[in-house]
Amino acid sequence: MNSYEDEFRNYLKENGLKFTPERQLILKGVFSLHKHFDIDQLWEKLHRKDRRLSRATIYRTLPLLVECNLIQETLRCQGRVQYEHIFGHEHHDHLVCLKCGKIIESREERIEKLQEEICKRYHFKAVEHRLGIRGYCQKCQNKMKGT
Amino acid sequence: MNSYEDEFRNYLKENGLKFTPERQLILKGVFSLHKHFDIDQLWEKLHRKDRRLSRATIYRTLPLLVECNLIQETLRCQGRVQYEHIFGHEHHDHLVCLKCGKIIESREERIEKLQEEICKRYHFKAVEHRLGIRGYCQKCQNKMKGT
DNA sequence: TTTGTAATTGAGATACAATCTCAATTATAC
DNA sequence: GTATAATTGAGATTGTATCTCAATTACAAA
Ligand SMILES: [Mn+2]
Ligand SMILES: [Mn+2]
Ligand SMILES: [Zn+2]
Ligand SMILES: [Zn+2]
Repeated sequence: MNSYEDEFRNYLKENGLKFTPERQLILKGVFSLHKHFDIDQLWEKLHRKDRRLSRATIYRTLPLLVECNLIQETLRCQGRVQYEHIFGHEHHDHLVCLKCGKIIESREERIEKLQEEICKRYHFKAVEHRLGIRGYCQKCQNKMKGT
Repeated sequence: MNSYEDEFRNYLKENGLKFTPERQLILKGVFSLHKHFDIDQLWEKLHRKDRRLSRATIYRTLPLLVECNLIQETLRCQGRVQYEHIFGHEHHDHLVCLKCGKIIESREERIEKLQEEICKRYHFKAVEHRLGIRGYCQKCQNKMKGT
């Protein structure tokens, strides 16, 4: 079992890319955040450690991390792409509260199976799939009743 | 069973909004397109009939059509939001080919049921859900083998 | 039908995430 | 160490989407 850093180093080497201090910083940042994040949140966190780190470098690095399956695009909230690290985590679906923004994660094996079935039916080779349910969490439902 | 125009007129009236010629044109345009479309494609089509029609009016009208469940945001392709009309159509999921852009539509009752089950489990009140599978269609798989 | 009024429109300005440019810097293989 | 191609930061640029505002218009009430 490789570490995420090994995975990234291997990916970079295989593609003739360099393991720079900036990329290392971003990699560590991504795996130290244990929730969904967008690029600006990540930049804000990392910029404190390295005042020179540019947003452009993050924009350039995250697609690399997606490419080698360390992180994943999850949702788009308020026009911003959200990411989460997935290395060492199971795939899961997301329930997003439209009021408070709360995200519930759920894994349902039977849905995964059915998706595979659908792909077979259409001779479709899936690379990625995303199930997002938008609505209202329990708390927000109660608040709305109270009004 | 109301027509989509009745639906829209009622929605507008209920909200103190006006049924303008522009909105009528956009409504008809949306229901004469029998595939997924983005705002620019719609504008290009409608602009021929009414040279004055502004993109801004389309940007302003589509959210109204979403609000009254006549159309739906489906996917985001190349940074553009894609819509489709849903009035009179069953809900379905989308398989998108990353190479040629082909979209396969699929309805799987069992997945729908499981989604409801998940929502119950978390006391979550769903408003909308979207399942998107990205990958390669059969044709594109064959092309890639040939290379 | 006429009138009053708030909603709507088009054109252009603006916002803003994401991408690109380019000269200076740097990781890595030899 | 050297050579070289990749990488970086800063700022410019792109392109979708939103906003502004004066002029227009739908529509309800008279
Ligand atoms: Mn998640
Ligand atoms: Mn569809
Ligand atoms: Zn909530
Ligand atoms: Zn294809």
